[in-house]
Amino acid sequence: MTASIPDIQSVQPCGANTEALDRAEASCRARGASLTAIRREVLELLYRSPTGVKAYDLLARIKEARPGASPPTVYRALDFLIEQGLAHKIGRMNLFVACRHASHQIPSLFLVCPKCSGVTELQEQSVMSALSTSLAEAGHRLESPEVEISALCPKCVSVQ
Amino acid sequence: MTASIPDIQSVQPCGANTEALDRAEASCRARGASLTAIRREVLELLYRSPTGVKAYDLLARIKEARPGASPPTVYRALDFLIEQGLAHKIGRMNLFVACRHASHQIPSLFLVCPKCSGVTELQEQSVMSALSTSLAEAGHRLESPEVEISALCPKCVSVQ
DNA sequence: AATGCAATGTTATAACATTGCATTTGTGCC
DNA sequence: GGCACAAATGCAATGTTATAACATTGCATT
Ligand SMILES: [Zn+2]
Ligand SMILES: [Zn+2]
Ligand SMILES: [Zn+2]
Ligand SMILES: [Zn+2]
Repeated sequence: MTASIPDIQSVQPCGANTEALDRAEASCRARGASLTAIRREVLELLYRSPTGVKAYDLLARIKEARPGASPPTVYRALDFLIEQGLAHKIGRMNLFVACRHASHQIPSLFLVCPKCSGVTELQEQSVMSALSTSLAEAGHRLESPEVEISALCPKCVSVQ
Repeated sequence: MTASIPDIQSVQPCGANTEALDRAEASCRARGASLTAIRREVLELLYRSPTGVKAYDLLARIKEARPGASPPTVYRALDFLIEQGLAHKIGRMNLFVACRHASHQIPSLFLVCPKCSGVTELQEQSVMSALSTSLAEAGHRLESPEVEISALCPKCVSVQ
């Protein structure tokens, strides 16, 4: 008998990120981890929320397909995705976003707009090298692939 | 009648930050705001916690002197202090720290150590100008005086 | 069949933060 | 002093975010 659990893909029209999901799945497998159905569904929801999404909103949407889902369901999936470098958490907003980059050899800047809460992920080699040099001089060492910054987005800059 | 509320100063020996508190009070007054007793006590606790403190730990300590204190008591004080530039919130850790700087014409870097959770506030003109230039090129504008970064502190770097 | 193990399910609770409204306190004015 | 007004505080309830603790499932190995 073929599975007929109504999957999240079928609820919404599109699926332009099937490719990205497949790539993510492959890269997990390459590291010996597995992008299970739940994790894949969470990642897909992240892909559909370019400006980030809150854990409990995620939970609400996951519940449409999996009524039994609970907070640990989504937090575990998010932890996994973050470990695998497929997602990031924006601390100050309790917001989760999919990573748009292939790898994090260069750390990313996350520009969080204080007006509209939009999140933009930016990779800037020059800034990052200046940063890690300064930190090194002060005896610190850059550790995470994420640097959060409050910055007005272009839209909000032009409005005001 | 003179006030004789047991104030927090008298509980602990020292008071080396009376100066800083007085300066803070003056700068509030200069802006037409007032550093009331509660706010001053919270700020003092922040001064005594160089690596940051959680809101509910703060609450517990405030309660020693003011048994009636409740979450809004400390969150309101923290909001005030942050507005006045006297404190910062470290989003990813839900940690509050006193600001060590006289003013925020230059935004600060907050180095949050992922090992020991210590927080160091650093002002680096060169990094910050590189940063705001790059952001401007991308159409964004640096907005807040706070940039959080995960970076191992010198102590944790040397240990491992 | 028994064991091991990763993932998931389930329930409860911890930890963090805000809202709404009543009361008190401070401040300028008469 | 007495009054009006705004700012600050007290207080209870609630909202939001995250984890702890324990049970179960499914599949691979012995
Ligand atoms: Zn990324
Ligand atoms: Zn914006
Ligand atoms: Zn500061
Ligand atoms: Zn450290």
